[in-house]
Amino acid sequence: MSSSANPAATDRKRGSGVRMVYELLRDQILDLELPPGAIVDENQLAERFGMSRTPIREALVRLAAEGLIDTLPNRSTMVSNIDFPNLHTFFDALTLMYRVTTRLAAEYHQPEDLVAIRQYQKAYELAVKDGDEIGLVAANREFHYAIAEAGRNRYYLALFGRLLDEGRRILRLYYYGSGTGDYPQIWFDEHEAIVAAVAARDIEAADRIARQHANQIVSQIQAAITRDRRQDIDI
Amino acid sequence: MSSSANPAATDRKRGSGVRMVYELLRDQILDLELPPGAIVDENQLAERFGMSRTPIREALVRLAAEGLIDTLPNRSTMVSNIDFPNLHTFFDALTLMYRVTTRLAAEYHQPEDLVAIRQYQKAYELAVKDGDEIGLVAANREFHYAIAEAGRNRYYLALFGRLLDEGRRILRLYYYGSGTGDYPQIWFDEHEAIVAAVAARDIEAADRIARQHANQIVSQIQAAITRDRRQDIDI
DNA sequence: TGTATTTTATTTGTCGACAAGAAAAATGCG
DNA sequence: CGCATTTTTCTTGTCGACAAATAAAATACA
Repeated sequence: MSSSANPAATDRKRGSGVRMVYELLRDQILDLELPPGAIVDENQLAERFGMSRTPIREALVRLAAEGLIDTLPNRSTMVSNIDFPNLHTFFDALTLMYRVTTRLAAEYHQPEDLVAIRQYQKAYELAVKDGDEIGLVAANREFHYAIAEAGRNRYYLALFGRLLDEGRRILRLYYYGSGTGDYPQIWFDEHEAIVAAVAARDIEAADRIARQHANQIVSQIQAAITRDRRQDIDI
Repeated sequence: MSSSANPAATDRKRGSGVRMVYELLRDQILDLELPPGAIVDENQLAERFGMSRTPIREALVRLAAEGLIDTLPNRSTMVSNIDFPNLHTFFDALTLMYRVTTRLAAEYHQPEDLVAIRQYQKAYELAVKDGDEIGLVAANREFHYAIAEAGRNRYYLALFGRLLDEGRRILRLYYYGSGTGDYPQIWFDEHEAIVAAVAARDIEAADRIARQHANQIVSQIQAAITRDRRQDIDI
């Protein structure tokens, strides 16, 4: 029965419905539970969450504004595709934001920022030890986002957040189960170097390490992509 | 009568209501017709446009996603304030995007891009001659946005668009009627140099001129701000 | 008169229903 | 059997109404 698969139909606070739907759909999209091209049906969601279509629609508008879904006028709305032909533009922007936010963090960070940053670095370390790839990606994201927050530039923060989200999709598509090797450990060491440079307020060192770290990540992803593509062709 | 002040209540196409409201509100906010802090009333808008609150609400969600309005839960929604204490973060991001997009334009532009860019530069020239400050700002925006489009990086384009919008508000707040001098002409000349560098695919020259142009604009705005602030203090 | 408390009023958030638009299915025709 | 046309079906976009939440007003009380 659908009633057993309908745990969210209980009474909820007044304004929380939209955020609930928004966050769940967002996570499902970024984790590729809803893959690119998947149809997002309003009625279905409304029934699933036990609410009217109005709050569903509002959540969808927010997702569309962030580019996570595309809505065809008068027709279905679907999860947006990953723009493979222009993936290099993603790498370009990601690298620049890594560098800029780390620079600014070295310049403007406050003591409490370092606490948060080290906390996420600790979470990353634990994920590496446990071989928890999902937690690893999440902690990596939070680590860099915390650094960007320490840089205190909301414009960079907004773009960087979008880039990290998109990166989460790409990573989930190409990275898992493709022989990660010991790169997580390399990334951990680079993270340590970043924290040290930020804490020492050494802007140039922060920039240099951030750039190196970005190159490391990008080339990792690119290697995974070519590996995957070659498998496609060989068949 | 309100009926005479209700010209939009005619029959319109099905999906166009939201975009209409969105674009009008957006323009009104960026032109400071709706100043920061102004209350945006759903019922009022619904009556004014002769439509239900539902499409109004959808437009407001989009505007909120772009940071142009802030919605207090269960309470009014208002035009977002300009973050003066952190204006330097705006200048920082604007300068970086000027540089990056111009660099990429020099690298990746196609012939048709140059046509569009020169067209907006022509519009800018006409606005300077006519002393049309509003058209001048608009043409300046379109000019740089066209350059960014030629750079073909949608992530930079999105951030740059937001920055140019915010800049439009700031310019309108401080710039007009404060003794513009002959800076429009200086900017025109710099634009010419940018076009030349882009057309010649000289990346380093494009970067250098874009940076210089950004510094020019930023210092102009800062000068206008301090001028304005001093007047405030003198009273 | 000043303050705490109740009442009213206004605005938002949500709902169910209906109409418009477009794809899919069914029908007609060569 | 293949193609054009009509009908059906399904999804979206919009509407008017109602309930929850909050601010403002009115009232009670010291």
